[in-house]
Parts: sequence; structure tokens; C-alpha cells
Amino acid sequence: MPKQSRGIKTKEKIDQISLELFVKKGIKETTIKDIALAGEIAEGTLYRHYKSKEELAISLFTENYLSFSDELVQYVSVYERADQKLDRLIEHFLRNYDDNPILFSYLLLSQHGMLERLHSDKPHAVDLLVDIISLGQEQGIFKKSDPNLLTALVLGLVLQPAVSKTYGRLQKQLSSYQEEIISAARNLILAE
Amino acid sequence: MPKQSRGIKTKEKIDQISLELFVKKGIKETTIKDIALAGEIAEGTLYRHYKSKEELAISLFTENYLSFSDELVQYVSVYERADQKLDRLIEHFLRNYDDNPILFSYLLLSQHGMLERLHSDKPHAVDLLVDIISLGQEQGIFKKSDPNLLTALVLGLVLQPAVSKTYGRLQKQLSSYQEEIISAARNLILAE
Amino acid sequence: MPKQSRGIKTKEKIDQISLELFVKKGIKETTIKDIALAGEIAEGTLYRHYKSKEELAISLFTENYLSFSDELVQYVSVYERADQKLDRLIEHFLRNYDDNPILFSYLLLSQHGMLERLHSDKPHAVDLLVDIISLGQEQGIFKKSDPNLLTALVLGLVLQPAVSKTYGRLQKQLSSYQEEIISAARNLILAE
Amino acid sequence: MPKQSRGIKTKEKIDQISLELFVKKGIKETTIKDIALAGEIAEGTLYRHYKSKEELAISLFTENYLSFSDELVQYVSVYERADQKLDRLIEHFLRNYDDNPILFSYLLLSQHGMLERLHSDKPHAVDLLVDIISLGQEQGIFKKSDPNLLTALVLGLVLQPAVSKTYGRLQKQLSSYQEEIISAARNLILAE
DNA sequence: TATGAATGAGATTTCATTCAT
DNA sequence: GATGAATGAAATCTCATTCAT
Repeated sequence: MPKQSRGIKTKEKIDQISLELFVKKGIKETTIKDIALAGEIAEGTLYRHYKSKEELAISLFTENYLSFSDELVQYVSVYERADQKLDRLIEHFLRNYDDNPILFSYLLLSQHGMLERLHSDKPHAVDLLVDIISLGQEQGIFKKSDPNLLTALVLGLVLQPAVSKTYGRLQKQLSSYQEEIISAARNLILAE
Repeated sequence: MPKQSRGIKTKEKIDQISLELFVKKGIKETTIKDIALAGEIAEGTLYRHYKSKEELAISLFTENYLSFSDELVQYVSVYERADQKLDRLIEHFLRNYDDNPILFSYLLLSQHGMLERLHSDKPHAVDLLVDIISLGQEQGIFKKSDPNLLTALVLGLVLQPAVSKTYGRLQKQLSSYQEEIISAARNLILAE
Repeated sequence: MPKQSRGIKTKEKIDQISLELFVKKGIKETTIKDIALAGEIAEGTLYRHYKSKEELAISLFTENYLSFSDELVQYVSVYERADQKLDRLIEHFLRNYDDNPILFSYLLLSQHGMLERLHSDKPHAVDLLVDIISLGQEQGIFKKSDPNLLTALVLGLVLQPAVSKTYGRLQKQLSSYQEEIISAARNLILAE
Repeated sequence: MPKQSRGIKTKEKIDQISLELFVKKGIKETTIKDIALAGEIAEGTLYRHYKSKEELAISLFTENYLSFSDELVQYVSVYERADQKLDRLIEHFLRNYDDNPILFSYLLLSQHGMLERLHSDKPHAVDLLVDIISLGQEQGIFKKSDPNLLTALVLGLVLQPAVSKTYGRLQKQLSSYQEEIISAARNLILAE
């Protein structure tokens, strides 16, 4: 006996609840029953929207990661200078994390094992950072060191605060650290 | 009829193989059968050495993480100045990663959910970093910003290259980036 | 908002599509969703016409099998002599198969498990054949061997070509083999 | 807690019990639980021997059908003349049915849907019959009609009694009908 | 110590059926 | 009559763990 016909709401509820549970307990550790109970839906209902739990987890990652990446690309493309692009990238990331910490925690924590499955021809977030850094080097704005290392270092400056926040080692909104993070990144990467 | 009488070797094999599989596929995703097949041992044999799969995973993490932490504490305690301590900490981490990348990938990737289970009175690696940074601030050597943020940023500079290396985005030995990483950390943290 | 107001058409579509799928994949193996997709109807629509999937399957079998049996009885009753009855029975079967191979494949292949559920006082096709053979023996036209064996053998001569056609091992219309099949049956069954 | 270490016996039990249930109730209608209960094994035990219920059903068909085919080929190859080959084929089939009616009922009833999946380069039972009939025509012993039709007819004479026996419409051992079946086949197929 | 078949609890998944629209 | 999202009972399947050998 169907409870409601609002399919859209149901899918959203599944996504929301799953995200929370996946972050809190891990994907494997979260059972269909957990999701069904928390979402007040039947266990079978999940399968009207996703072929399997794995597909749900992958879709959650892929859809959100790609749409975040798209936005980022869009947002950053307005600027010409690599340093401005980088500033905006960081700003945008931090703001997005604050807007939806659970989603971003999921993206951070499930990178491992997900990024490999990401079959997309479009450039995504990490690619974008590599591109910006290369561009900055061409523009003579950024240091000439190994761009892969520079990427890793800048990535660390941006992602680790998010991870630390996820683990509760940072208390405030990520955006409140924006100035310091951007300044750290600039310090690190600008040609002297 | 036992295949070999040297129990030590078997345990080592279990540890080695489990570590690899845990890193490659995740702990929950790795089955006893996977370990048994890859290690050419019987499924039951694992239970001669560990009470459960969970105990194996925890033991692997704990033993290695704690012994790494201990060494680190030891190694760093020789120095007085916080900046020297920090340099040594980074150096030691990079060297250890190069010595056993799989083990360190495991320590990095399974932090989530593992650190919580670690009930030890000894200070962990992250605590050590916090301590060093606080010390540096007391010594007037380090910037006076939020020590938790500073910790996150330095952590990012050190861990992300390791993650990037794990994902193949960095090719060379981590130690070869040591100078740049240390200099980035110093740049970031030293009082101007 | 109903897509079309002609309920008859919908029922026919359900019957047609179900028949095909039941033959191709089996009854249990065919899901309501399969039928709905192939028939471009909603899953719930089937239940406007049948109480359950089982009722659909039984109805499909019963209606068609019984009407085929009725016709057969009618058609064969015109003749007096058992050998003429037999000829007409074979002719009628082959023609009917050619007219609707899918339907007949269904009748052939789902006998197992269906015949048991058919509680009807009307004689079935196989009973009719047994009767004809007994009659022929009484009339002194047919061999005096075990009538059950004779029935099986004649049945084999008629059904197996249909099965072979279903599996594509025979190409032409079944009716084109009529002469040879009838002659084989006569050869087999006529008293020398 | 494992009950016994006699893995061979367990697999045999699974095969035996499954065969019986598959014939009695159908494959889809037989649940793992049914098999486990009847075989006094745990439900999971089946999966030590087969990857899935479907694999069990397919394996049961394939293994037995192919080994029966092999035997048949072997057995028939001793003779030179097509009519002798045919006699032996029929004899061998009937005897085998009597030796294991359940197995042969399974082979008969699950042909549909199984034969398609039979990926074997070796010629099997039906091919053998086609070959024998072609050979007989070359040897001038058999009628010159369409060999595919002749195959279907002979097949019908042999298989239908088995089907009838499976459905309880024949009482005695199939072998007791051997003479009549062989004679019917000879009558049908021998050149005038 | 080592083995590996067997176990069974618990997870995932299927799908006929219902019912509010 | 038609729709199709939701249901949930029942099926399939997984896999950590045990224990007789």
C-alpha cells in the first residue's frame, strides 16, 4: 500500500539520509534497513530510484562531484589571471563546504575508490587546479617548481582544513578561515 | 597437515597481504577469502593469529600507528626549537612513507573510524603536531594564528603529497620533495 | 489521466505481450514490469483486467487451450472412422500452429504445471486423442498395442515438429509437412 | 559450526535434491530454503558449490546433458550402419531414462531455456541424431525426405514416451516399450 | 598450527500487488 | 479504466566465524 505519490521528495529523502549515514558510519556499514528506517520508507523503495546500494553511493558521489566541478569551472572562468582564479576556487570551495558540510564530507571521504570510477570526459575539480597552476606558471605569476607538487601542496591547504572540520578539529565555519588559507596558498605559490 | 611450521612467517604474510588489500579495496570490502586466496593460506588460519577480522584491522593500525608515533616523539624530542622539531617531523614522515607506502596509505586512509577506537594514553602524531605548533608560538617563533588552523594547514602540506603519491599523481619518492615541503611549511608558519 | 479509453485494446495488448514473454522467458521469469514496459502500459493496469499474474497465465492457457480443444472436438466429430478423425486432428493442429505459433508454443511449453490446474469437465486434446485411438482399436482399424503408448507415439509425431519449428530447426510452415506427418501416423497406427 | 567435512557428499546431495525439486516444482518455484531443508544443509552451503541457484540449474543440465551425449556418441560409434546406430541410440536413451528418470525428466523439461545456453563445440545428442539420419540417407538405407523433418519425427517417437512417462501417462519402464518404439522408428524412416 | 567445508545471521535484492491521484 | 510510486514479504546471496580433521 503506497504511502504517497511524491516520487521526487522520496528520492531527495533517500539522497539526504543516505549521505548522512554514509558519512557517519561509512557506506558498507550503512544498511538498506538503516536508510529505510531513518527515511521512513520501505526497504524496497530505494530500488525504485537506484539499481543497488552501490549505485546509490556512486551516483551520490558522481553527480555532486561533477556538478560542483562544473560550477567551479564556470565560476573561475570569469577571471583571466591565474592568481585570481585560484582565489575564487578556494573561496568557492570553502563556501560550498559550509553550505553543505555533509555532502562535502562525503565527497572528501569517499574519494578513495570513487574517483577511479568517475568516467567523465569533462575536466573536474582536481584537473581544474592543475590547469590553473600551469596557467599561472605560463603567465609568470607562479613559481616554476614541479606543478604536480604545487598542486598537491595547494590541495592540501584547501582540503585538510575541510577534513579537520569534518573530524571536529576545527570549530568555526570554513569560510572564516578563508583569508588565511588564501594567503597561505599565495605565499606558497607566487613567484617571489 | 600443516603446510609450514613457521607460524611467524604466516602471520607476517597475513599482515602484509591484508594491508595491501585493505588499502586497495577497503577493510569491509576485503573478505577473509580474499586474504586467504592472495596469501595462499586457509581461511581458518587467520583465526590462529587474530580473534577476528576487526582485530586484525585494528591491530594493523594500532601497532603501526603507535610505533610510528613513538618513533616520531623520540626523534623530535632531541630538538629544542619548535621549527627544528617540525622539520624533523616532516622529514621523518616522508622517509617513513617511502619506506612503506602501503602501510602509510593504510594509516592515512583508515584514520576515519580507527582513530576513535584508539584508546591510548600516548600522544598521537596529530597531537604531537599540535604540541609543536603551540610550543613554537610560545617560543615566539611561529605565527600567532589559530593553532588548530595552522595544524590543519601544515598537515595538509605533508599528507596531501602522500595522498597524491598514492593516487599516482606524484611520481618521485616523497623524500625528494622534502626541501620544498619543509620550506612551504616554514613559510606558512614562521612569524614574519 | 487515462491514455486511451478503449479498455478492450489494452486487454488484448496485455494478452498478446504476455503470451510472447511467457513463451520467450517463462511465466515466473516474466515480471509485471517486463509486460508493462513491452506493452507500454502502467504496471498497475494489468490488475484492471486480471486479479493476479497467475490468473493471467491460467486464463491465457485455459481460454485458448479449451477453445482449441472444443474446436477440435467439433471438427473431428463429423467423421465416423477413427483414421479420418485422426487425420483431421493432425491437420487441425498443424493449421492452428501456423496461425499462431506463439500461442501454440505457449500451450505446448506450459503444459507442465498448467494442466493440473485445469479443472474442467470438458475433454482435453490429449483425452480426445486417447479416445480416437481406442475407437480405432474397437473399429478394428488400429493396431491392438497399448493405447497409451500409441497415444504417446502419435503425440510425438505431431508435437515434436511443432517444438522443432519453435526452436528454428524446421523452417517451413508446419502445414507443409502435413502429408508426411499424417502418413507417418497412419503407418504407425493402422493394423497391417 | 561445520557439521561434516565430506564436501563431495554434500555436493552430491545438493545435486540430487535440487534435481528432484526442480522436476517436481520447477526451478524458479524451488527456493534455496527448500533445497536446504530437504538436503539438511544450511542455506549458505549451496554457495560453497555453486555461485548461484541459476548456475546450479545450468550446471545440472549442462553436465548431465553433455555426459549423456558423450556416452551416446561413444556407444553408437561402434556400428557402421545408420539403422543399427539408430537402434542403439534409442535403446541407450530408454535405458538411461529408466536408470535415472528424475535426471532425464529434468533434461526433458528444462531443454527450453537451457539448450540456448549450451556453449559446447562438441556435437550433442540432437546433432548426433541429425548425423545418423543424414548418414542413413547417404547409405541409401533411409528415406530421402527432408532430414530435418525426419529428425523431428524420430525425436518425437523417442522423447514423447519419456514425457508421457514423466507425466504419469505411461506406467511401465520405458525399456519395455523399446521394441515397439524401435520398430515405429524403422517403419518411419527406412526406405520402402 | 593449519585446513577448508559448513554454518547461519544478516545483508541485499526482487517483484507482485496496492491505492491515491 | 489507467497510472506508477510505494510497499514489504520473501527470495537470493554474502561472508565472518567455527571446528572436525
